[in-house]
Amino acid sequence: MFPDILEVQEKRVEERRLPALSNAVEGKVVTRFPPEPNGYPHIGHAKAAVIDETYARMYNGRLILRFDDTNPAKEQLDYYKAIKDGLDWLGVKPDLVKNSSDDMARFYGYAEQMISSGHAYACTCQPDVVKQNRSEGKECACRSLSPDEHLQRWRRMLDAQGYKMNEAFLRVKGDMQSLNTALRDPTLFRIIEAAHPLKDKKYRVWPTYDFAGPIEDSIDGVTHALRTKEYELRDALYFLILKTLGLRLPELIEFSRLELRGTTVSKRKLQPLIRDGLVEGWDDPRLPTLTALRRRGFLPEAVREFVLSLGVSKAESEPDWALLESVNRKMLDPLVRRYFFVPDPVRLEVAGAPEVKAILKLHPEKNFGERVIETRGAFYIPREDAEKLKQGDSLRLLGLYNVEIEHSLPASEEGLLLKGRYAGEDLREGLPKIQWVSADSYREFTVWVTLPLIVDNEFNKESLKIVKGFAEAACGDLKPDDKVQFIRFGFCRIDSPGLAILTHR
RNA sequence: GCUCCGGUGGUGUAGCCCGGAUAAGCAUACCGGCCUUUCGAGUCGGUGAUCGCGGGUUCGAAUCCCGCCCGGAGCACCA
Repeated sequence: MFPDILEVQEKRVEERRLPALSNAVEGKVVTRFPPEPNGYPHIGHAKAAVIDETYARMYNGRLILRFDDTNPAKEQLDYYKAIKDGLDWLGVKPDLVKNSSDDMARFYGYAEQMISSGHAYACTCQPDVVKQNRSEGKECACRSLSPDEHLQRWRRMLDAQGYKMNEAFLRVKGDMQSLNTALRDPTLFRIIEAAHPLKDKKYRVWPTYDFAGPIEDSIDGVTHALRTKEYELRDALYFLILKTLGLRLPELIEFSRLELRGTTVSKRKLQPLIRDGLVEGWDDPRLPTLTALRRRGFLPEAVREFVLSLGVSKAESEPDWALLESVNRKMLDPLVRRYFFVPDPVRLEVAGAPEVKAILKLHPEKNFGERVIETRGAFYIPREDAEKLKQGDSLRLLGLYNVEIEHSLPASEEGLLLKGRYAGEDLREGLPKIQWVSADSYREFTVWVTLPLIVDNEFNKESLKIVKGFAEAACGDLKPDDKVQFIRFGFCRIDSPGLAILTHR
């Protein structure tokens, strides 16, 4: 009884970890995650999606996944799928999936409504003139033409025989003198003739984010629209459009963008790395894409917990991977089996060693069973440890016995062999405890160790370290996607037979 | 340049809206003890922030007001 109550209370704390939403009604909250299908989802998307979902669940509301695909020049079919896959992996389950491009007819209807009521106008000025006028706060001649004239121009925009790209734009009548430059008659629609991945050539006039976003939020019943804070100046525009159209106003909430130290989520910076083959692809474990995080061995639950720990604050920050790693490590620790992996192996021969079957538990606390390794006095141990041992030193082979060093590694030569003598099984304080593989049974294994991708704003050529070594024979049975801890080395995910990726220490 | 938004220990975050409990909680990182399958986890303890700076209001300010400094964003036919 009593423990049950405690448990329930704990869970509640867990779920309510985000600050309360203003004007939120239990059961009525609707949030939305609106990615543009123009790239692979990364940890920044995860932050937004998880916050959106968490709020929806906190209030027993609904989450909408909306593809903001109103720029056919940028969207690609593959990315719709990549984003869905990323969310699946994260465990974000939208209650509704839709595309902005499905609502083109409504956008056109609202456009005409704004033109007719004199709140929008079709501008045929040259783009550089528009830019100039904006910076000087000047209105152009188009602005004062009659709504009828603008309706005609609008039709010529829609007509394939009419205006061409860049010849006309539908702009909102905002305030050309406003100190908030987002209000200086921004573009609502422009002509883009590229084929759309879902709609092909059906439309040639496409709404901008500024127009489509608020309308979609409003007509979809979104009560709380969250976005990153670079949109903050556009809040006024968002509400202006909805008020002009007489549509319901959602609450708008902004939070800071996620920037992880030592990497970048910028497509502009990532694309060249992939194009030039500096990284393996979008799932290269050095990248912050979701597919890369998965491949590196992060658990989706850890990613979720990590991004939630950052909260919805607008403060700029640059969290360290160590924060994510710590969460992941805690989750992985009770789940994964322990094995011995010897990086950069050096042979150790032990004189007078008995033949011993080492029985090693697969987990120090959990009942995961054990593996048995037959030993006959010949081992491999990590070079790094071997180099620290001097003649007369002792070490303990983990789970086996003690060894006294008789001949240490030659300092200058290759130093391939270390010789020692059996020194009993008793536990002695202060001995270095070292993992090993038997010289009679081991598998060659490679481990990829990732280091910061970006250093001083440039690609770090040393960002991937390839460590070769020997793993104990049992590791030959590991399957791709298995996660293990190589003792004294770190947590790893098996990528393919004989290849592991270090998730973190 | 103009406008807006930020600024709490190395890092992340809570507290700030509705000023008061020991002048700051938690996590991470770091250091040390315990634990002998670990340089992990767990556990115990420790170092570390005069809350960007300077004024003001107040009996009392991280919290309110003013000025300044620093950082970020916007000034797109991209979201």
